[in-house]
Amino acid sequence: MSDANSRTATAARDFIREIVQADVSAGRNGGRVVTRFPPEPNGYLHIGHAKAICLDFGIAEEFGGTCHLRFDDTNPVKEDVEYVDSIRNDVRWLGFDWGDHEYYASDYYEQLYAFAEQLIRKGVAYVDSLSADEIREHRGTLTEPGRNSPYRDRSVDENLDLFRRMRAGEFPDGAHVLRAKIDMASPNLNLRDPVLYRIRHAEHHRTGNAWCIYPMYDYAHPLSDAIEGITHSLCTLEYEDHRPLYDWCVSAVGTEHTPRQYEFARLALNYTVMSKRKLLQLVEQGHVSDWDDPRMPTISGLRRRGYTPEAIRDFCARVGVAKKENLIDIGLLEHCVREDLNRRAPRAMAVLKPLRLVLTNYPNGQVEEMDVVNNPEDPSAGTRKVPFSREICIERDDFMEDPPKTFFRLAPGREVRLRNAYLVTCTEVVKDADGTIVELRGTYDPATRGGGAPDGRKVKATLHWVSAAHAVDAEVRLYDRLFTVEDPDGEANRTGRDITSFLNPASLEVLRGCRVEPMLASAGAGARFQFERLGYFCADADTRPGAPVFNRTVSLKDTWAKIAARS
RNA sequence: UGGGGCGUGGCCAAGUGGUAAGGCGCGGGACUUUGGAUCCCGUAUUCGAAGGUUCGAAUCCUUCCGCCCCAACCA
Repeated sequence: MSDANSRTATAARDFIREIVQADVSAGRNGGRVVTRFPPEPNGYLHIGHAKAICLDFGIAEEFGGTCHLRFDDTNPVKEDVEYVDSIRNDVRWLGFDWGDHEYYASDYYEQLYAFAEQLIRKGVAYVDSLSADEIREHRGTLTEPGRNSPYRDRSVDENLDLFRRMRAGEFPDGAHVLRAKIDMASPNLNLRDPVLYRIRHAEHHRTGNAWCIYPMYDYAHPLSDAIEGITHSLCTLEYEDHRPLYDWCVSAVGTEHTPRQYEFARLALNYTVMSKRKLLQLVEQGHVSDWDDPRMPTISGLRRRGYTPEAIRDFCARVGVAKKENLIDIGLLEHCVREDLNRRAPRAMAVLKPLRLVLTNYPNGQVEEMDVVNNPEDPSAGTRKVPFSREICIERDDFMEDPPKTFFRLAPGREVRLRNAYLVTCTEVVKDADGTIVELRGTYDPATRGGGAPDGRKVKATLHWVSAAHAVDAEVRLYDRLFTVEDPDGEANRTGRDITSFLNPASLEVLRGCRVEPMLASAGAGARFQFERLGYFCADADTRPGAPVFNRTVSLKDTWAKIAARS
């Protein structure tokens, strides 16, 4: 972990930490703490995964243990190396280091297979030849017990023979499965002879065509944990019902290590969809540019949007870890981003919708280099020079010809401050034939260089600006929430309704012809700035020569909007 | 309806028998060359509900109510 990327989030006390603490204190597992983050490489990581990552790695770090990165690649038809690469990249970017502990469930296929033969010999696993439909039918319902398969009592020899032939590729997909022999009448459906192995003649992204039978999650996961010596296997609430099966597998095989599973509530955010299936749909149907589209809730999307790993970690620490289903307000995430960026992002001046202001009493051809503080929140960030001249650009929205009482910015006859420059007064409004304002004329007070008034007079507003002749052209992309504003309850995330019906048509606004201060022309991809009152922006990776592109990360807390809404 | 979980302010979340932490949000004030930031102050007589035990309960007992998950050869 690099210094700049070190953990800032303070781990909150939570029930998981209490459990681990108790285990360590009691000397269980020889005092070791080993966790794992086990994604299936079937999509990109999103903000919901960040919570699990912070917890898994955080627990290990806090107790001096290790956290493994294990790819749960047991279903070849859904997985791809593109996903494993992105996952490794995203976990690293978030600031976590798994060292040499990168594993794959597929690394254990041979051992898992041997364990399965062992279970068959023990008489607690059997080859079933029922079809998928028949198995479902035999499983019973929530209130009715299931029925035993007619193949349940095959001999050990027959089971062994069949299972070996399954591996050898003698049967087509679906012909047989290996099942655990537990209890078809169990009130817990997961224990009604769960499937352990199925036949899948599919190429695996790592093992190629070496296998045509693949273990199920419920079998592979606990045993992979046991193989790696995981002590605390943390997962989300929906696996609570699987815990008895988890324990059954570990004890049936009789492994050296006996990992334990603990469950916590997954992260849910309003206005945000986390379902990988739905996110994949958005990518495939072209509703977004890719998994890293800045509107996506993926780690890579948030990164491109300008979110920092520190902010995301801080957010994860603040939401806490509990068993209650939650729906976190997206505002908390945005708060964490603002707080972090306010402290670290250098200020810069940019004008999104330029309006020319000519200072008629400013000497023609004169250029001054104004000294500007890079970040008032951080004195060590230093200063820079910003050119000032007779013609400058201000934000169109910062001027109103006929302002309401609550508008403090520029208006005819009114004096405001140009940040770090001068106090200026608007003296004339120039319009075209249609009555559209095309230019403003005004005067500046030479005695106020830097923005301070020697006579102590006050102005009610300070505007950002850019010298018309020196500013560089830029494209600015304003992002809004991808999912509708009518979704405060996270409905889009739960519904079975087509996700595209929740898309916000105004989620992206591209502004061209923006004018930014010269320094920004060379902003490297990923560089973050606060464009003064406009908010936080991130130089995009696809910046074109001559016209840098900036993505708006998040706006500043907009008190002005609140005041305006009230009146 | 069978099983497994969960219910503390608008959103999270501590608390596990001794009289409701904290964060976000919200309201008010101070300060201010970002209507930002920062700094103060305020914001649950009450812990899903009703009974009960106790000197004392969010914490223990009983009943009820509500919400989530489970019937893939997905993870």
